[in-house]
Amino acid sequence: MKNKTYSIRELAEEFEVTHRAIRHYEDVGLLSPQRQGRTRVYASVDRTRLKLILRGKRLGLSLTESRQIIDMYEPGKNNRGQLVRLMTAIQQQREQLHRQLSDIHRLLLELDEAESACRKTLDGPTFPEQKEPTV
Amino acid sequence: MKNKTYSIRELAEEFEVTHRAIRHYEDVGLLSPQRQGRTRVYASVDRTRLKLILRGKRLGLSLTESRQIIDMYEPGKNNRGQLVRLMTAIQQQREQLHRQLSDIHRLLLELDEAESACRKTLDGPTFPEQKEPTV
DNA sequence: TATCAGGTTTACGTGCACGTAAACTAATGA
DNA sequence: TCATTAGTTTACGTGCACGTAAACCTGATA
Repeated sequence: MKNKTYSIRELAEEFEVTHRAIRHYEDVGLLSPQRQGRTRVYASVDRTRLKLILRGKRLGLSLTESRQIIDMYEPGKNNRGQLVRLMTAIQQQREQLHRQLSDIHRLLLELDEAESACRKTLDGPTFPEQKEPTV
Repeated sequence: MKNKTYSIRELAEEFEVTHRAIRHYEDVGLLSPQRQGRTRVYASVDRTRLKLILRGKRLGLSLTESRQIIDMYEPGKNNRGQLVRLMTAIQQQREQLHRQLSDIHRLLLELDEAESACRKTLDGPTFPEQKEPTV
């Protein structure tokens, strides 16, 4: 059943964010849950959007940038001009992600080097106090 | 010659940041260029650090986080305890980067879908007005 | 000699993403 | 009935990463 709903507390706990943050995302128009009286009721679509927002944050995106990406997933009744701009935006986003990919790969390589430098120092330049067999 | 030096203006232009930003990185202790009188003179080591800072920014790191990573590259006279903690930090950083990697791969896939949805709409549900050969 | 261009310090201002009270409401159970 | 447990609104506060004056210095050039 995709009809499950969530309280703000549930989402906050599941994704380890504060209720304040979730309400803030609503303030800036990134979420718009249903209401039962005044109480917010989040559907699975809201949960998905929240997940996308948080993934954006992990990638260093601002909320505005995240919104742009999320909006990409819901073309719908856009006209031709909008769709063309959307595809441009998609391409730009792709390029930025590729830059991030190469940044990450470089950083991972550097971490390897940093770690082996550490090991070298830890094993000591003292003298090669050989390999007690690990058994 | 690695002995080339740079003015703040040169670095700012090369990396497309403001002089204000560069001075800010100095304020928080991420850069410490030499001086000729009061004028800052950046050596290639400073330029490298700046490059690392900006890469960190592209990956969504705070300046504090970037500093931690940059410090990883200069063990030097650390004692055993520090080195062990450093290796832990390296490992954590690695794990975070791997999370980013999978986030990015997922996002790229979704962009593919979003784009083909666009194309589908643009080519129109009208009728397949076929392929004028691209020549 | 005057006036730039390029650099400097000092310090207050700003946008973003929330944090943190404070005071209120509505349903629930002892 | 009264307190407890979620949830709510309103609104000011905060940390970060700079932006933006304003006022100053200094060497080179017209």
